[in-house]
Order: sequence, then C-alpha cells, then structure tokens
Amino acid sequence: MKIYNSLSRQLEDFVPLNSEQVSIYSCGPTVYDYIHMGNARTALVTDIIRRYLVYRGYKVKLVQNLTDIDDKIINRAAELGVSAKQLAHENGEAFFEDSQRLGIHPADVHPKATEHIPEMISLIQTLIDKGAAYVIDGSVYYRVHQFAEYGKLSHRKPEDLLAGARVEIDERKEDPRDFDMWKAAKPGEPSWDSPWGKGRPGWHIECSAMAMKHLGETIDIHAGGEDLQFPHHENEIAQSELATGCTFARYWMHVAFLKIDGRRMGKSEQNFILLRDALDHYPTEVIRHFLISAHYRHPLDYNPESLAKSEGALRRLNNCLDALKKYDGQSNASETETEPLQDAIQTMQSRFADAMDTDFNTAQALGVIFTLVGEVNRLLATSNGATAPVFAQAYQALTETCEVLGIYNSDVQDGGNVEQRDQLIALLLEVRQEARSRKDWDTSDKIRDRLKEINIEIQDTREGATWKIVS
RNA sequence: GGUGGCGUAGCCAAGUGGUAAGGCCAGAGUCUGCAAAACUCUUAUUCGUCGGUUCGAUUCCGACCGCCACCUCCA
Repeated sequence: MKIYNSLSRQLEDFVPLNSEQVSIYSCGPTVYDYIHMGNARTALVTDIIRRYLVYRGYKVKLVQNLTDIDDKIINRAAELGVSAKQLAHENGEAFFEDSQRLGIHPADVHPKATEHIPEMISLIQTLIDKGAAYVIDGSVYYRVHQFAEYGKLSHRKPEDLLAGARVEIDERKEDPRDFDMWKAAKPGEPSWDSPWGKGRPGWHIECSAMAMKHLGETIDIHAGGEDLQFPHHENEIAQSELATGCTFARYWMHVAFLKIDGRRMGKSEQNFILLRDALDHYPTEVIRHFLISAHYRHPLDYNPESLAKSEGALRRLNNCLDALKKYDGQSNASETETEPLQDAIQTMQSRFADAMDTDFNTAQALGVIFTLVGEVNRLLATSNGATAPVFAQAYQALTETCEVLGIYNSDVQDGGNVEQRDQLIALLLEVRQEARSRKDWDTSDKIRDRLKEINIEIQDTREGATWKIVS
C-alpha cells in the first residue's frame, strides 16, 4: 500500500508505526459557519481512507478536531450579536449533522480547542522552557529560527518565507516568521487564564496539542486541505517536534481544492456552495460519487453538469445492483464450477485493491467497479451465461466495494408503511395487467400516468411490470 | 518574484516507456400496444505546442503557450 507523502513529495510504502492500530489526525473546520463542499471534500477523503484501511484489516483511530475559538468566530459572533461560545456550539452541531448526512462516519474523537486549553498551555510552557518561544505583552511567540527543519513540509527556504512575510509585520516580533501560540486577550474577547495572563490559544498550537493528547507524540497520517500545508502544518511540526524531539506525523496527506468556475471554492472568496444546500438537491451517494470521481490530489470543479453526470453513473450502478439483489443469499457454499463472471469478480476485487492501494485512487476504483457492472449487465441480459449463485457473489462483491466508497446504500427505504405501500402498488400493477390482457389501454395507461404523477414510475419488462420511485 | 501543480475524446476523468480505464452526452439496436425505463453496441491512429533521448514517448528531458494554487485567514 502506497501513500503520497507531502513531506517527501513521493509515493511511499505505508507501514504504520503500530501494526495494531493506525492513527490518523484530520484537521477539521473552524466552526464559524456551515461547512461548504470544499470542506466536505477533505472530510470525505478522510472518511474513505479510514473505511479502506478498515476494509484492508487495519484498526484505525481517527481524530478530527473542531477549532471553536478563533478570530473568525469572535468576529462573526459579534456581527450576529451572540456569544462566541454559542456560535461555535451551533456550528459544531451543524457540522456533525452535515457530515452525517454525507454518510461520513464520526471520528473516534472530535476534540474541541476550548476543551484542551491546559494541554496547550503546557505545550507552550515546554517550548518556552526550551528557549523556543518568547513572551511579549502577554502573547507567546514561537521562535522559528530555533527549529532547523522549519520549511521541510512546505519545501520553502527561509529567505522565501521572509519575502512572503510582507503583510502586517508585527514589529515586536524578533523575526517576521515567528507566529503566535498564545494571544493576549483584547477587551471583551473570550479568554482563559494562563501563566502569561488572560488570552487564548493560536490556531496552530491547538492541533499540536490535541493530536498529541489523543494519538501520542507520533502519529501515522495527518491529513488536511492543501491550503493548510503552509503555514498551519509547518507550524504544527515546528511546535510538536521541537517539544518532543519525535517525528510528529509520518505521512502528510493534502487534499486538493474543490473549485467552482475554475477558481478555488473558499469562504473568503464568497463563492462557496454549502454542503447542506447540496444535500438538499442531490442524494448523498451522488455527492460522494462526484467528490471521489477525481483523485484527491487533483483539483475538481463543482458544477451542476458534473453532479448530473454522477447522478447518471449512480443510476447505472443502482440498476445493476437492484437487478442483482434478488439473487442475494442464493450462493451455494459448495459452488466450485468456474464461470467467466467469477473471474470478472475476482479481477474487480484485485483491481479495486490495486487502485486504492495506490494512494487511494478512487477514480480508478470507480472505473473498476463499472467495468464489472458492464459484465454483469451483459450476462443479465442473456441470462444464460451465469447462474444465480454467481450473481449472488457479484452482488456481494459489488456492494462490499461500494460500501468502502459509500456510494451504495442497500436500505435506503424511507420509513413509514413501506410494506403496505408495496402491497398497494402490487395490487395496482395486477389490475393494470388484467386491463392490458384485455387490451384496455385506457385503463392501463391511466394507472401508469397517475402513478407517475406521484413519482412512481412503471417499467414494463420482459418479466412483467416493475416500479420504482423517481424524483 | 519564489514554490508546486495541471493541460487526455463534445463534457468529466484514470493511466502507462510498447501503442489510450470508466462515467455522462450522442448515434444505432433490443424490448414494447404505445411510451418510459433498462440493457447492448459504436464513438480518441491519439494524449497543449515545438524540439531532444529511445528500437519505440501521451508517458522521460528541455523550451514555449495556457490555466490554477500556495507564499496572508480559509479544507
């Protein structure tokens, strides 16, 4: 299994530190607003990495933080006239709700910055004690030149960094590159007591402290959006590694941007689509399919046309799976004869693993799945090229892989009197069939048309009429 | 200015030093009372442009053109 490590800019063999459990830390959102599709992309990539590792037999501990104290939260709260705490709480809950709607499994731990102040203070103190930080007017700054490897993740040279530090140079800092780990409180702002006076933590120290608290001094995989590579992740490394002397994260994964109209989707760009709005328009599986239709390290453009394509692709997949479903459970354990479809199933499984093993190539994995869908459809059409047990195997294999990607949900039936509804429709189809046999097309078409009006679509097939719900 | 990335059929998108996955759309067909849906088949002598290396390059190297991102809060 190989992962592209931003640190080395190479595909590396993935070998977890502890063979018992893989540790993953994923930078979560700053909860001052609902999350948008770009945030969703990163969260989804993390979710699929976790699912795939589990599929491959690893135990995984995933930590995804919430930054719930920050300038943006304070400012937005002031605009809205609510407390920062209240705003962060509401958006945090909304984040969990949106994630869940996208089919993202909750992380094992969702630490919040405000609940880890003591850990952060302690980490900052360690850095001060080591001479790697200094205090000015109640704020604590990290002394970047103390860390010889600074820039190793973003591959920047010190002089380039200085050139970049052209905005608002704080003259009090020893070096323009130095960043704050503790911000002295301004009047009216939320603050916590610290050895340096009242204040609040800087963004970077939050992740260092929370990652190390929940996953230890060295973690296997650290993931986040590509914008976080510098300075956020670079600073996390500087803080953590200088404090512990250990490697902070062994594999750094950065998810490329989601774009819209060719430009980055970003909150500051005002061009974002909220995940919850997208979820109101498209099924979960469609959005997931769209987000994984390109490799995670390549930019992906959001537009209605692409979503429509995913909708079509999913329809093809679902039709195939629906047709296979009736064979489910019919597999004979003693089945030994080899059939062409069995080979195709095995080929699909091994190619799926190959694709995912190579830096989680979901786009390629989808291609592999759809290749088998084509094979199945061909045999289903002739219905003499394979037997029920093999179709059952195909169903199992397909649903298993689709489940890793989260693009198929076999029990999507909404609640209510589903059974009763099904019986009612079956009755209508029966009446319609009687009318058809009398060539009473008026009655037949009336039933079809009226059902269509309530989004139930009849399809006359060789084996008789079937129906499904359309939107 | 520094750094990195991208440019593959009408559209989206994988991929490989040995001759281009998959999806959408389109066209043809099967099915059907009609329809819808579904399914099948077909669709890139070619991978931004120009050079170079090679028996052979879309894949490696160089130049150029175009687009994007990071260097400043942002997944």
